[in-house]
Amino acid sequence: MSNLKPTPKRGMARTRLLEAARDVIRQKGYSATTVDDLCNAAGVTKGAFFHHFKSKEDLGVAAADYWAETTSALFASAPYHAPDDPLARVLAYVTFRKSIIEGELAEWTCLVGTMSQEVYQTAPAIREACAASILGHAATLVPDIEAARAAYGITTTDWTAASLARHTQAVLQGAFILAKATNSQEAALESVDHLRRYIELLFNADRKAST
Amino acid sequence: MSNLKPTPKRGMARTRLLEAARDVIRQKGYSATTVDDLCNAAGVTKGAFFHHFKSKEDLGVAAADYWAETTSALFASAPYHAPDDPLARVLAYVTFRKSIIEGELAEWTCLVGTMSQEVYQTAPAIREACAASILGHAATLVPDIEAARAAYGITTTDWTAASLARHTQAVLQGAFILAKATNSQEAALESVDHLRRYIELLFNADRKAST
DNA sequence: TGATTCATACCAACTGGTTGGTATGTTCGG
DNA sequence: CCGAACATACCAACCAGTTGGTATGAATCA
Repeated sequence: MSNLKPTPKRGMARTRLLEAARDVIRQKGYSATTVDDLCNAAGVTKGAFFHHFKSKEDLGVAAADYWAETTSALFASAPYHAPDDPLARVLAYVTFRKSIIEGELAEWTCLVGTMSQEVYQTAPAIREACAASILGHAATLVPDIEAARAAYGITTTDWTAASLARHTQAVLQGAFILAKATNSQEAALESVDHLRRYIELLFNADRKAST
Repeated sequence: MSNLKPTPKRGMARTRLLEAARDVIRQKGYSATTVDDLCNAAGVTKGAFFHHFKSKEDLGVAAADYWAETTSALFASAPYHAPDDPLARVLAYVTFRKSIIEGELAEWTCLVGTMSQEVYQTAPAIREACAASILGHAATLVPDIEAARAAYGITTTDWTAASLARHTQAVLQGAFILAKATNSQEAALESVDHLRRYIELLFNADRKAST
C-alpha cells in the first residue's frame, strides 16, 4: 500500500499540525477548518492534537506565531536587502512580494490576514497574535523607509515611515481579497504595481518639490 | 413584558434574515454564523429560514446580492458626485469612504470582502456574488477616473481607470483587515489617506511631466 | 356576500451526522 | 521505569436541514 505520510516521526506532531493549520486554514478559513481536518492533514490523531494544544483557539494562536517565525525567516534571507540605496531596497521588497504571487491562491495568501478577519471579535488571543505578526513584519520595513526619507531629503510630516510600512501591508492584504473574490492573481498583481508606483511617486514628487 | 421585536410582520422574514446576515456575518464571519444565530437575530424560526432559502449557502448568495443592492443605492445618493471636476469627484469618493469609518468596526466593514476571503474555495456561488458586488462597485468609479485622465491630460498606459478603480477597493479591503487585526480604525484611516495621496500624485505628477 | 379553494408565509419539534473536547490507555526514549 | 508523546474510544452539545403542521390572505364562484 502507498504510505504517503513517510513515517511521521515521534516528536513531529506539533510541527506537522502547525503546517497543516497553515495550509488548511488558508484554504477553508479558521472556523470551517475542524480539528479532525487538521489531524487528517497532519497525519496524527486527536490525542496528539490535544496533547500539544489545549484547544482549537490555542492552536490558532500557535499557528499565527509559527507564521510570524517562518515568514520573518523567509523575508530576512530574501534578496531585497541587497541594494545600497534604501529606496531601491523598499522597491525591491515590493517586487519580491509581487514575485511570490504565483501558483495556487492558497499558497501565497496570508494566514494571519485571513484569520484576523474571521476571529477579530470572537477570539481576541488569535487576533492579537495575528496583529503582532502583521505589524512586526511591517516594522522591518521602517528602517529602510526612514533611510530613504533621509537619502531623498523627504521632510514632510504628511506621512511617516511606520505609516507607509503599515500601508504596504494593507495593500497586500487587500490584493489578496480581490484575488480570492475574482479567483485569479491578476487583481493582486495589479494592486502591487499601484503600490510600487505610489512609493516611487512619493519620493520622486517630493524630491522635485524640495529642490 | 418587553417586546423588543415589534411584531415581525408577515412577509418581512426574508428581509429580516438578510439584514441579520449582514450584521452577524460581519461580526462572526460566515462559517461561524449558524442558521440558528440568524434566526434568533431576525426573530424568526428555522422553518421561515428554509422557506426562503434552500440552504445556508443560498442565503450567503442572497446576502451578497442584498449587499450589492443596498450599497449601490447608498453610493448613488452620496454627495461625492457633486463637484464639476472629475478628479475632485474621485477624491471626494475617497473622502466619503473615509468618513464612513467611525463607530463599531462591524458596522463599517465590508460584508462581501469578509465572505469572499472565507469561502472563495468552498462556496463558488457566494464567491461569485461577492466578486460581482466588489467589481460592480469599482466599475461605478471608472467614468470619473476616465474623465479625470482626459481633463488632466493623462495619456500614460502604465495604468488604466479600471485598474485604479479596482485598486481603491483593494486598499479599502486591506484597510479593513488591518483595522480588525489591530482592533481600531486608525490603521484604516491611515491607509485611506495614503490612497488619497496616491491619486493626487498620480494626476499632479503626470500633469507636471506632460507640461 | 360569503363559503371554498389554494398558495404563500411561517412555526415547533425533530433527526442524523458533526464538532470540540475528554478519559483512558499504549509506546518509546532516556 | 518514568514521563512525554502519542493513540483509541467515546461523549454531550451543536449543526444544517426536514417534517408535518398552522395562519393568512387573495382569488374563485355560487
